[in-house]
Amino acid sequence: MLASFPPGYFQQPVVDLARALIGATLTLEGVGGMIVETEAYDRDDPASHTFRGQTARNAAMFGPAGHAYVYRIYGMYWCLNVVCGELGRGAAVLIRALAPDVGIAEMQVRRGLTGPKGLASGPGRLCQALGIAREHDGLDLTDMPFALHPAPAGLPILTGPRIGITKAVEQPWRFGLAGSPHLSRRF
DNA sequence: CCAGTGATTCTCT
DNA sequence: GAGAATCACTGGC
Repeated sequence: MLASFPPGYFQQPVVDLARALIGATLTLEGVGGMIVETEAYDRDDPASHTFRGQTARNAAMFGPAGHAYVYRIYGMYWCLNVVCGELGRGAAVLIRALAPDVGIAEMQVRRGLTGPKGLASGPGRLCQALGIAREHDGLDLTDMPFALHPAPAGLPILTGPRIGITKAVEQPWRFGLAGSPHLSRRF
């Protein structure tokens, strides 16, 4: 039996959770791998979708911690977040990349690739590889069809500024697994 | 580097 | 409500 998160684990500060999720294992219907890159988005954070309050799109970010916030971006891609903090906080961790482990063949089909590279190295790619879309918005990531298990202790973690944002660009709220070949970009 | 892509949100009437 | 701006990205030059 794999280890599980203790009760209330996801109700910690979002930057702490973003760091802690590096090395955690995420799967959807048995397809996935180890998370190697995350970013934190908090309520009082100009780069966060929740900065201007609750809307139809970001409602899941105000829901229970440990659940998914899935949104569409640029009209073509989905991005996955882990909701964090006490109920109504409006904070979440963007899952930016994972190291493909189980269901690699399935990921290759979904991504239209034949090689092992770039399968889930980026938030849009990751969702395409795992088959994550709108119907997963708000679902509990620690329960079927998802599974999420804690990282081993002592992993080397990289820290840096977040990617692709135009506000609060200086905040070092991006985290990565040092040495991983599956990061979306170098730190 | 830069265009594609369309939902969501903003900013006025 | 309507029109405009924005956008937590990706793939191809």
